[in-house]
Amino acid sequence: MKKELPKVYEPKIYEDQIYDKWDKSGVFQPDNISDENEKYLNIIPPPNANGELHIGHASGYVVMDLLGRYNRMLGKKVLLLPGKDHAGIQTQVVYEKKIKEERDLTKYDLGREKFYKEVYDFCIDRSQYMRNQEKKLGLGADWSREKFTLDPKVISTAIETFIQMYNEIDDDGNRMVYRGERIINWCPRCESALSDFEVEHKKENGKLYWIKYGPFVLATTRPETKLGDTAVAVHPDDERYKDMVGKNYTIKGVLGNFEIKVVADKEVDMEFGSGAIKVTPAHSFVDNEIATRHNLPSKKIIDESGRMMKNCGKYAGMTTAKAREAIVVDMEKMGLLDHIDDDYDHSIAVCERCGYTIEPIPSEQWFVNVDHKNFSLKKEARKVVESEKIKIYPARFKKVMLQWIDNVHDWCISRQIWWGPRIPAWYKDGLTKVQIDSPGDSWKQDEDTFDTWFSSGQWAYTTLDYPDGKDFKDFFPSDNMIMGRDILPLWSFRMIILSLYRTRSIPFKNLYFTGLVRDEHGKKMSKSKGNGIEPLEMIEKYGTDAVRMSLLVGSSPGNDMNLGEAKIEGYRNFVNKLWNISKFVVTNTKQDNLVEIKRKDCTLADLWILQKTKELIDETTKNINGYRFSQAGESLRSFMWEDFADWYVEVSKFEDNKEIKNTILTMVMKDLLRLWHPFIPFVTEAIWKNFDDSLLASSSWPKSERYMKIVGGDRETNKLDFETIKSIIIAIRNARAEYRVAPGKKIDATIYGSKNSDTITSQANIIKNLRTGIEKLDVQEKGQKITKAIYLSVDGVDVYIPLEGIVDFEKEKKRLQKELEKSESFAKTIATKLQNEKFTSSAPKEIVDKEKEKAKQQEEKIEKIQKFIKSLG
RNA sequence: GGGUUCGUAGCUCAGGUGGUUAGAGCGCUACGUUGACAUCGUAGAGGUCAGAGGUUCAAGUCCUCUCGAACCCACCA
Repeated sequence: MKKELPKVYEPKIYEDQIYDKWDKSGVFQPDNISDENEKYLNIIPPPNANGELHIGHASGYVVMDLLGRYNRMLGKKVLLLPGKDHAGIQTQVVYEKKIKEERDLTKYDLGREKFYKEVYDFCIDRSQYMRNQEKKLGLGADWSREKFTLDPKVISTAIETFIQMYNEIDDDGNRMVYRGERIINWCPRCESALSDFEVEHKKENGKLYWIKYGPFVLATTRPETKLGDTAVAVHPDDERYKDMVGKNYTIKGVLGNFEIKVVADKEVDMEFGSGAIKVTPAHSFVDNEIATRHNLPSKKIIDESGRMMKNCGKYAGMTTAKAREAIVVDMEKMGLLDHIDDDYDHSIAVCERCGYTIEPIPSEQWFVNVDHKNFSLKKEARKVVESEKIKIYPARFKKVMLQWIDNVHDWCISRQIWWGPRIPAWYKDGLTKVQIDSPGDSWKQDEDTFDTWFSSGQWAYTTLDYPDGKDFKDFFPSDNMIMGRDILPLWSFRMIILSLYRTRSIPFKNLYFTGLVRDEHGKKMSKSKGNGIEPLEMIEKYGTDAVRMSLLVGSSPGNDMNLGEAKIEGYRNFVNKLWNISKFVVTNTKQDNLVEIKRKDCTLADLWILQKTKELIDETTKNINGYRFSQAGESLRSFMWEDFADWYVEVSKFEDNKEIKNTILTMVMKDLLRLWHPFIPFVTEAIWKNFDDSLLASSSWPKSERYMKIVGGDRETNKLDFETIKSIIIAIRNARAEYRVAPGKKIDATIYGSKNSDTITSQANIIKNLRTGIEKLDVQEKGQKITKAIYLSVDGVDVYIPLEGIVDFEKEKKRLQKELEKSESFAKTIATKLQNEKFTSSAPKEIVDKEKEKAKQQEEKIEKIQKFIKSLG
């Protein structure tokens, strides 16, 4: 029965329907595979459940899905575990903005409980939307196991870790998590503490104020912090201030006089300003360190809303920015201002989530000691990374990871936001208890919630029902963890330390980083610039497979990728090409008449394509195992388009061994579909249906042994003979084009094939039919000189095309002369190499032999061309 | 100040452990509606692999330096 396929592949018709089939078949659920099979786990980084997927998410997903499908085809029990992240601060910011815009409300209008519930519902709604996006991308995840960071079991496991750490006490009585007052990054807009990782530094052009400060003149960008000064610091080697160190001075200020001490500290840069700096211990990290070293008092003047506190007199209640203006005006009046530099570049810290300027303030927070005596998180993490118990791809990120590990400070894990799990600490009459449930009446729970990374950092095992769940026992640790390189410090590092502590095991064996996706000119994609590529929009326009290819091919691991719509369009064409190749195969083969293929029944082209397929399978397997997806895709593409479509399919139209052709076309096509499937699952599945009733997604990875058995071991012969025929055909086409032989015009040709003449004779039909336009082909071993013709020397074979009347032999002479020169110069470089004794003695024999072979070929070619030129007169 | 990446054809990029005359896609030129495909086919032009040294029989690939671009961390008082 002949099947009909439309000539253009329309993804929209097939994709949803195919995904549905996969989903219903249970192919993504590991429970359908026997426990005896090797396990494979990839936990999918949970996207923040407050928006939608962008192209960056997609670039990670396609890698995870590729590896998942590949391992599934290898017969493994594969689990791709999906989930969503509640994303503490970010979601709270998003939702606050939303209620402000839509209802003109603040979170206080709703109250903590109602706010929490609304955000929860919002996240559940977004999760549903995002899950559909994930399916659109073809992600073969087990949705029955999907997790949310706020699922009760996930939370309780994460909280238990906190309690365990609290109870981890060393000999000196230090706990692994502790509460203490420290100067921390404070976002006045979010009204919460932030970790170092949640702070970004932004360049700003501002003013540098030079103020008169008792006996000093010193430069500052923040004159308002003068109200909290307790010292002036200078460098110990600074001759200018040597005599003043250790002394106290009374300084005139806008709120009256105050006392400061002069201290010497090597942190001070003598080159900056006047070499003397004012020290505000409560509102600067560096000043705080100086204060600690010199035992200086600290005076807090800025509160949690970013305003000046009551102790700031008439400035109380002003924001820091307002206070700065006011103080500068007053200082000017009082003659305390020396001068102002108007054009001063410096950088300011801003909240990563809302962009508001960070105020460093002292605050009571919960911290994780990352270098605890009982179990040093950083040292243990270093060990597993250093020893490559966790392998990192690409390798250079190992160094980056080690740097992060070495520089990490105690981790502030409490946040003063509402959205997230509460910290399980209870207070009463100055007592503290850390436990899940309330210790009893009148105990008050800590108002703070956990840093979102404290829960997502435990994702590697909380998702598997640690510690008793079957999934944990079966699958943990993950085989692959794949994420964008931008969240290395935020997430991968946290997962490593928390997993090491809680499970005493690495969370994953391989850690693979993708680069960031930029626009086609390397600019960061952003909504405001309008240069973003929306995955759904592209899928709608070009199909999922095209989007997947554009993310997988033409980029390298860990490096950023530039992506424009044109690239996606190109892969749309590519997908269509595959469709049409299969259309040819489907309509020209019979699935019910497959025969056993024996070497003796095969033509040159048959052996050639079988050999090539064998190599393709080996190469693709090797490349995927080495995470070289771009290379795998590239070799698949060139096989499919060039070897299979341009040559083998064309040849198959003109060779008579129909049963063999029928079988080889089917066999190679099916294996090609299998090899392609992890890259472009939809179109391959759609085509597969025409060959097989089962699902391609549940079929197996091709084996090259099958091809080895047919073609035998002599790979070079299998390929070379047909390659020679190819070269002859290309040379003839080339000559036709060069001499503008009209497309329809038939020509004759004579070939002197020497030792290849039998082979060429057997392929005469192919040479004639593959767009060479040859009418009469005369093949001989050798013969008398032919002069009035175009002469082509191909792989030691002489091809003559008599074109008297069409060809200008003066021009032909010039063409050959040029070719001769090329050959001669090439021959010369080889000769120099071979004359070099060091080369012949040091290089491997096969390399030298290859060079010798090349030299021989060139010499022959040169001789033949010379002779022919001579014959032209 | 510490670190990373990149610089290969007009554009966007590939080129594991050094080894054919350096590749692809798009674009370009000239032909072409051949019975899977014009989302196509045939042929072609286009590169001193940023520059300079070095290691080696052999360097786009390894080392050093220079120039240019991007990014991360720290500092920015």
